[in-house]
Amino acid sequence: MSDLSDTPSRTTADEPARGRARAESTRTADRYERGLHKGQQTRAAILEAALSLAGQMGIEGLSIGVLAEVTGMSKSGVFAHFGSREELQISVIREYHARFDEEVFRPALREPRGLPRLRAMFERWVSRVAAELDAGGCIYISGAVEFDDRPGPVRDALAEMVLTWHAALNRAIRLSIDCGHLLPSTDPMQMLFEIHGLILALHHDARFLRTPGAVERARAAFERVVAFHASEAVQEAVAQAVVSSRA
Amino acid sequence: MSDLSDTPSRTTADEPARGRARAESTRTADRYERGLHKGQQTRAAILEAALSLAGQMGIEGLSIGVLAEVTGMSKSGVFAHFGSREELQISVIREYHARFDEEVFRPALREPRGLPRLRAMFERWVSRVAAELDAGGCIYISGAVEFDDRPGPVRDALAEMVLTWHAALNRAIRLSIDCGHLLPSTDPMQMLFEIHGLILALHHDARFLRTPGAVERARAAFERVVAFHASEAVQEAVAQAVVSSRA
DNA sequence: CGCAAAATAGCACGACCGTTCGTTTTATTA
DNA sequence: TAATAAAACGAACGGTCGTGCTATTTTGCG
Repeated sequence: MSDLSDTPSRTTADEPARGRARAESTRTADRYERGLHKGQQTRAAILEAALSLAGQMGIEGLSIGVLAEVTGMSKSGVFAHFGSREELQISVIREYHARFDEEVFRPALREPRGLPRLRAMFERWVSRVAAELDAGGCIYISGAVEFDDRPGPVRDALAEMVLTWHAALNRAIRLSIDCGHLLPSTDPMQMLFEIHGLILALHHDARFLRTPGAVERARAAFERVVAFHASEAVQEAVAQAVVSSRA
Repeated sequence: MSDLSDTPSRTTADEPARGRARAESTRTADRYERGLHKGQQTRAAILEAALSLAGQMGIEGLSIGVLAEVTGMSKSGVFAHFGSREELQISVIREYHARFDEEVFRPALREPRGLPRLRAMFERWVSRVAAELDAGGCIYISGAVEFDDRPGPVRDALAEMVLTWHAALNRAIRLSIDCGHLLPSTDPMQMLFEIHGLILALHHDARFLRTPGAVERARAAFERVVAFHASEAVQEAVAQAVVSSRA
C-alpha cells in the first residue's frame, strides 16, 4: 500500500551526475554505491532526456534520432537500450508514473487519513501540473488525448497508470467518508470526476491558453466540491476556506 | 452577434453529393445553386475527410498522403488546394469551428437568455462530445494538448477559436446574472473554468478510459455548479433537478 | 594485465513525409 | 465547337523515421 502500483518500478534511478567532473579513482565505488553498471546509467540518462522530450512533443513525438542527438549518442546506441520505439514509450510512461508516485502520492500518505490526505493529494497534484507548465506538460493528460483511440501496449500502459492513480484517489475519498469528513451520501466516482476535471481545466487554461490565475481557480473549485460533500461538522471550516480563497 | 466568430467563415459549405449519380443536364444548374465550382467542391470533400482524420489522429497527425489515399486523389492534387500542410491544418480548424458554431452555439441562441440558454449551450456541448466518441475526438481538446507549447499560426488559430467559444459562454453567464438567474456574486471566469473542466473530464473518461456513465456525471456536476451560483428564486427548481439526475 | 561480455558506433534499408515542377486532363466560357 | 483557364496527375527530391546488421570500443571481472 505504500506504492501506487502493484508492479515494481524497474528504473526509478536518477540520472547520474554526467556533466560534473568526477575523480577517476572513485568510479568503482560510485558504481557500487549506486548499484548501476554503465549500461543502466546511460539508460537512465536517455530516459531523463526522453521524459523531457515527451513532455514537450508528446509520447508519439518521441524520436530516437532526436534522443540520440540530445544525449550525444548514435541512434543505434539509444535504440539498443530499449529494443523498439514502443518499448521506449512504455518505459517513459513507467518512469513518469514512478516519479508521480514519489512526488505526489507518497508524501500525501504522511497526512492523516481522511480529508487532510485527500486535500494533500489534490494540492500536490496541482503543484506538479503548475510546475510542469514550463517544462513540458503532464504525460498522463497529453497521453490520454494522443492514445484515446489508438489501441495497443502503449495505451494499455498509460491507462493502467491513470487508473492506478484514480484508484488511489478513490480510496482517499472513501476513507474521508469513513472518517466522517465527508457525507455518507457522497458518490466517490462523481467526486473523483469533478476533481479530475479541475486538473484538466487547470492544465488547459494554464498551459494552452496561458490564462493567469488558473491555479487559484482550481483550488477554489476544489474547496467548493469538498464543501458540497462535507458533513456538517467540518462545513464551517471549509466555508471559511472558500471565502478566503475567493477573495 | 449571431455568429461565434467575427471573421466570416470561408468554407462552411458541405460536401456535395459525390457518390450519388447526377443527371448530366442539371450540372450547370447545380453549380449555380450551390455556388461551387469544381475546385471548391473537391476542396470541401478533402476538408470533410481531413476533419475525420484529424479527429482520429490529431491535427498534427494530418497527412497529405493519407488524405490523398482516402479521397482517391494524388498527393499533389490534394496539396494544391491548400498550398501547405499548415494551411490545411488551419483550414480544418476553421471548418471545425464553423460546425461547432452551427451545431452547438447557434441553436442555443434560440433559448431565452439567461440560465435556459446557458444550460442549452452546455447540454449541446456535452451531446457533441458524446457524439464524437466513436468518430474522433474534439479537435479543440486534442489540439489544445498538441499545441500547448508549439507556437505558430496553427496554435494561434486554435486558440482564437477556443477563446471565441469561451467568450460566448462568458456572455451567457453574465446574462444569467443580469437576468437574476445567478447570484451577482458569481464570478463568470470561475464558473466557466469549472464548466470547462467538466467537459474535459467527460472527454477523458468517456473517450480514453471508456468509463460508462461519464455523460450523466458531467450533467449532474453541471447542475451542482449552477445550484451553487443560483439565486434563491430558482434554487428550489435546480435542487430538484440535481436530485433527479443523481438518482 | 588480459579476456569475455556488454555497450556503442557506423552504415544501410525501406517507408513515409511535405513539397516542387512539368505535363496532361478536365471544366468553363466565348 | 474552339479557346482558355482550372484542376489533377505523376515522378522526383531531400528529409526523417525506426530498425537490422556488423564492427569497434569500452567496461567489468578473475
